[in-house]
Amino acid sequence: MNIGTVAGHSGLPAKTIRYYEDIGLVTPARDGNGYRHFRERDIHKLRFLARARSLGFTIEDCRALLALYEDHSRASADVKLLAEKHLLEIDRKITELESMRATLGDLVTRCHGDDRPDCPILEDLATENRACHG
Amino acid sequence: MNIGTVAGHSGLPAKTIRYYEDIGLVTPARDGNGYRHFRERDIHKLRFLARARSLGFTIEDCRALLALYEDHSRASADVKLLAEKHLLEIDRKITELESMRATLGDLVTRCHGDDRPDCPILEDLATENRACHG
DNA sequence: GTAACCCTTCCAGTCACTGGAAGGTCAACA
DNA sequence: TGTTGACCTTCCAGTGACTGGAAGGGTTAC
Repeated sequence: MNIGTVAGHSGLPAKTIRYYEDIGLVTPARDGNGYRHFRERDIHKLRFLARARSLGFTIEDCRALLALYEDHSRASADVKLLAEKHLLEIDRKITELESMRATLGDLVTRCHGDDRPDCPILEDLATENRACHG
Repeated sequence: MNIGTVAGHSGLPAKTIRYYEDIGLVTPARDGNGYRHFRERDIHKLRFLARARSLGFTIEDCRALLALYEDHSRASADVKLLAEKHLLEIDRKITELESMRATLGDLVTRCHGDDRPDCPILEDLATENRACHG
């Protein structure tokens, strides 16, 4: 299979697949004309990567997960540890975003949004003393 | 005030302040020795930027917000529109992260995490047919 | 033959910094 | 006066995970 077809089957752009080869995540064979030749095993790997990336794992996590996947004597504890770390990171991000959401949502509600200049959003941003707001 | 002192007062690293000067967000004066000289107005701007960045606004949004802040004939509607767009973006990110959290949380719960190799996390990542899982 | 589309490599850009090298300046102290 | 150490300067390169585009070669269908 050529890269375009594989892109269709894996859900990854061709550019991304080339990039993954560059950084050693996949190593497709080559045809006589220099075109990449993807076997079932490569496509399987790429789908694995697409799925792991869609769950937010970093590329280096993906590399580790692939290695664990291919190591049939792995301990599931190692996989779980990696996933739990990532889960904590996701939770941290959610917490951070929800805090932003709360503050900004409040400010947006309080801004009347008309043609007059006074605006609680700008007032908040310009507030010198942070202590008087949560 | 020198950059180090301003860093302390604004909560921004000196490196970041230099970067903000580079991209034209602040334009501190210079002392005879070439050191940056920050006035009250610069420090105020930097705090404004620090606050806006902490609410997740992009640098370009910050630039626009600063311009609106300094334009005393602004319409609060313009500020509100910008903030609402950003709020939508925050909501999109939260939704995405919560979907990851749900899937990964479930997988982690189902993984026994011992020294045996079988692992629902890897099984999910390796699943060919995405349709049979939510 | 030729047009349209595929493939290749390589370089540069994204975003918002961050690290580090190489060198100049300043304040305190012996 | 010398020197130490903490500050400041500029400039260049790297981060993560791609993405866009140029320049050129290959393949397929009419």
